[in-house]
Amino acid sequence: MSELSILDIAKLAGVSTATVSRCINSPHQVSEKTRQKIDKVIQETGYSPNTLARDFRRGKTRMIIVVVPEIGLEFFGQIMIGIREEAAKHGYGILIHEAFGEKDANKEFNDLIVTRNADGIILLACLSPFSAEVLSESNRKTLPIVIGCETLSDDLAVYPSVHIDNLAATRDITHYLIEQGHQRIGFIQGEEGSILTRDRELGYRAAMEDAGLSIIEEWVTFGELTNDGVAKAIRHLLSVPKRPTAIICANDEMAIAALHNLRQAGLSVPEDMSVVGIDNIPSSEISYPPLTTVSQPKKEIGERVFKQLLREINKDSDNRPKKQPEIVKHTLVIRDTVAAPKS
Amino acid sequence: MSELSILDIAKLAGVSTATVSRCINSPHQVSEKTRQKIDKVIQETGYSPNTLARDFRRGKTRMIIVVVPEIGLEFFGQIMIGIREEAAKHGYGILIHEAFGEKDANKEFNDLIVTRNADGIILLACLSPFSAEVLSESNRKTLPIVIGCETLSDDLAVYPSVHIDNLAATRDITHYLIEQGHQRIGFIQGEEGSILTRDRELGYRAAMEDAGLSIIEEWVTFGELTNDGVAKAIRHLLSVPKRPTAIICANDEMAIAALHNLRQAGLSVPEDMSVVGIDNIPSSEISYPPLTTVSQPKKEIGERVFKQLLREINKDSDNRPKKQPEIVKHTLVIRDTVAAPKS
DNA sequence: GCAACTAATCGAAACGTATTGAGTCATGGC
DNA sequence: GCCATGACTCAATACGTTTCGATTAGTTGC
Repeated sequence: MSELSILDIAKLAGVSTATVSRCINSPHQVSEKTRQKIDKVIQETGYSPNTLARDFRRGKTRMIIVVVPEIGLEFFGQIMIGIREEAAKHGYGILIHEAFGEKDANKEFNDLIVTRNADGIILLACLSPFSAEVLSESNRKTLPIVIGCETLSDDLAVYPSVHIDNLAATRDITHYLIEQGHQRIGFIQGEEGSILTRDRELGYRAAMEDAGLSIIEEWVTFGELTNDGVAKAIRHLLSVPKRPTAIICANDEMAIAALHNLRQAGLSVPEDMSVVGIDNIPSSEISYPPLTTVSQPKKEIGERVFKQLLREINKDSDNRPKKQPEIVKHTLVIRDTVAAPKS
Repeated sequence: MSELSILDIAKLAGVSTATVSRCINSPHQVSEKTRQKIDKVIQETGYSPNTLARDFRRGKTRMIIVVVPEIGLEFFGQIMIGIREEAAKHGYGILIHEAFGEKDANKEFNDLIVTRNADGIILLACLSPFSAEVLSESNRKTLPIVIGCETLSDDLAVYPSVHIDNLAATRDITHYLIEQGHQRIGFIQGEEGSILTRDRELGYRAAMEDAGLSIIEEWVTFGELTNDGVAKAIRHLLSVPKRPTAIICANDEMAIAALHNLRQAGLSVPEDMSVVGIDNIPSSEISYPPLTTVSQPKKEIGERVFKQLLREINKDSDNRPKKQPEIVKHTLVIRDTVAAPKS
């Protein structure tokens, strides 16, 4: 039952392969009569073109790949909404690749395979070794790439990107805490090493400095996206001599885990401790208490990032000027996890 | 700067394309000397084989596609862990496809493209029109398919699958509630139409019947995976004449949303209302209160489902006997959302 | 030193499609 | 009746690999 080819169809219909091909791809170029004949054969045989061969011949796949750190994170699910909508509008298919940190054994293998099968790549996880590979790889090739949500280090800022102003976002929410009367504010970092993480820390420090508050270095600590990681961070923050009265988490997932761990420690939020996150994922709305956070326009980011990619794909590849990152607006969303500190 | 081909490398190294090809794919077959020569050229030119051409020639991609209903759902993130690990072990790459309900506009387009570029497919979302298409399509083609987490209707049960015994799982947790003294138990369904949903409802009904308890039909209602959907369901359940004292949610996401909505309504869990979920996603551990639920061995499911797929891929395609679904063990995990009903 | 083998390499063919330049046919204008 | 036109169609080719059968070089055994 071997797969049948366009040649089989051509023979059955008594025409050449060229005609069959045109009948499929630009039907208006073939006469009514032969088109019916061919369509009938296709119908009967259940033929469908071999995508591998077609893509090979065409040199493009009409597929894009979006690289996320990990499936199962709400935040990226929200970004996908925008990407998906926009991609559908332009007839592009989406495939998602989980980068998943260091743990990806045969990275080199994956890299090449994945890379080439797509017309373009959206990177939502620049830190992973996979992404690093993609980025360096693409210096030689000409594979359209756009970065979403994150910033790259300056030397790699050749790629278009769209994200919020992470520094300002964190500055704003830190400022909000200060406004509420907090002076000792802790900070739980996200993944070590990314610019995003650096910017968010910078925003925190900037706001503190603006307010003339000094930071005890033990207040800033690293978390992880697991409950255990956050638990450790919370334990640490609760143990330092001048314990903070508020904690900023670099993202909502960690903030929600923080809420849990503070409860475990017998503290009430916001009475005994204020907590804020960043991102405004759906869960932050239904956490206990509902989380005060800063919102990223996630769907909009998705849309814009795809539009950028499309621009890259359609551009003649000669001159690719260094792009300014596209900055979208963040907004503070105030819910129930912040109160004035007990005096 | 056109991409260079294997022929260019061959010329530069002064050998034939065949030798270059072997040098890349089975280096041990080529002599030390020429291998070094070729490697050097490859190094210098930065050549890497055109995947499109390679896959086309080989007729396989060493890629599998896993279809999930939607990115951003923790449950599937957990399943992926197992799949990923097992796939890496066998040198397979993974691409993820979001099926995403009815909203996928140009479905037909996606179908064919996606389908053919993979050596096999893992379906974790049988309900979507995409999946339906894949399934029917594959009757003609020979594309290995394995189903995870869900069951198919009997007539489609030609495909191997691995999942828990959903009926038993729900029966068990319902039984647990009854043991705690509940007699009026509500049930919030998952997505309408899947066998999984049917089985879970059946389990609920079976346990009630076993205990000699009758069900008021208003106790069973449909939810959605959004907070709004659950809010509506909760509102409904709170308004029925003989209000339930416990609520079973068809999955943890809905259960966690239920916790929030009950709080909103001024009810305490578990004092005023008991709540349970199914799946045991990570968030259920840190919800407030921590959720009583039944655990699926998610990583194990992922591993097994990939192993099954591999078996299908390597099988000679003639005789594909109807497979018994592979059933994995569920376990009750008791946390803090269940208490005896107030009398 | 010759036959017999093995290891390494080569040239050529194949995979299934899209496309191009050339050709066929019918039509209509003169 | 002939030529030009345009609409269709065809045969052949290219895409970049991998692989097969054949050839050559190198080694061993006698």
